[in-house]
Amino acid sequence: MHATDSVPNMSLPRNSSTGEAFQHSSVRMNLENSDLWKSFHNIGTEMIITKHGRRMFPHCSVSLSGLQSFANYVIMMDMIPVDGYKYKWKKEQWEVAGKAEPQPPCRTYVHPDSPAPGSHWMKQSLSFLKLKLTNNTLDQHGHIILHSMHRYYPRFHVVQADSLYTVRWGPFQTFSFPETTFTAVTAYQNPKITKLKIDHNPFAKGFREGGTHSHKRCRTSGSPSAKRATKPAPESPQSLKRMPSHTEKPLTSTEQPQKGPHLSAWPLEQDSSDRLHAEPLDLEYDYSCEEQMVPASLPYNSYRSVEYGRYPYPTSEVEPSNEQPPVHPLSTAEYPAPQHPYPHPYPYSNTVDWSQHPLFSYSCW
DNA sequence: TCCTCTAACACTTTTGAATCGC
DNA sequence: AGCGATTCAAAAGTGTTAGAGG
Repeated sequence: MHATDSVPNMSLPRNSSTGEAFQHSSVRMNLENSDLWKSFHNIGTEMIITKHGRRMFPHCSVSLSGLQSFANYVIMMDMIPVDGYKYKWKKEQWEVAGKAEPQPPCRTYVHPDSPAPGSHWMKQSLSFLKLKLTNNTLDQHGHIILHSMHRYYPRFHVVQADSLYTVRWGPFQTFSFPETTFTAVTAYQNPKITKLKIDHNPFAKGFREGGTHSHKRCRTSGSPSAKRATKPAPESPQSLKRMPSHTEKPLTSTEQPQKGPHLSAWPLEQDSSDRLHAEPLDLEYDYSCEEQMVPASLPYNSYRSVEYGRYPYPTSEVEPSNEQPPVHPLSTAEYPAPQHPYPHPYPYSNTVDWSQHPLFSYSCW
């Protein structure tokens, strides 16, 4: 499995009264299963969110290097909206459906091993397998709350702190990976995503081999769902529409959306991590049809992350219009967001910075 | 009518306690 | 008694899909 390096910003760290910030400039984070992420990213990753919480697939797994062996660190992860839009799946592609809903309560997932010394974090990769996503804004289980049909990317924080209580004052560094951008959904929209998940996710083995068991499933007449099942599922138009199929007509370049932001395919050409990791993906499927939908390569700039508080997003200025690209949640007046022809799924680089400023003044634990 | 969300389903994998053998 | 390997049931997690609701 190849890893995607998240290279720290080479700009000098801010002055630190302790001087510690300078010692962290060599910290690096790698995305462990980046090939798998890219496979999904090529199609347009979708993550199921449910009321009771659903794990991510692919899940986030990263490795760290450059930490101080004996210093304690807390590793955290949160989800950041990619843009100020809500989306809908229409005619086999994503389209803008309007402005984003007001942000749900922002939560941060703390890696269960935290706090732990740098040697521990560097010994093996960190898995965020157990993190769950929910659309329940009243969730009491600590799951990360997202809006369905909105787009997010995970962000990782490495904070030097001896306990969870001192995290807010510890120097921190933030990383993100462009290929981990996803659309939160309550039911899969793109059948290609479904197929890819079934082929890679062991829990979905029951749905493998070209068709689902639900086709063969014989619901008992006494079961609640059997009472609901008044129509034969396999032949229904909806089931045909949703069913992954090898014979599905591939999208052509003429089927590309012609207006506004579209997300049917997120090209690797836009991915800065490819510059670090450029070998071709060993994919089981041919997604060349999606690559035809790729817009021109876009610049990929680095930005400094600023964590002083909840970023002003979404704002009233963010309109679902091509004329006003979304503002990067981490952007500042000093480092404004880039101007892109599309609301780019990842209009910034893996953002890193060390700061002496309090972290996550808005987070809930 | 369209779109989104929910709950129940069948199935697989994971987890952890109990048991066994050395 | 202690340790590691094995077994097995329960729990957890998966995508599917009909129906509800806006």
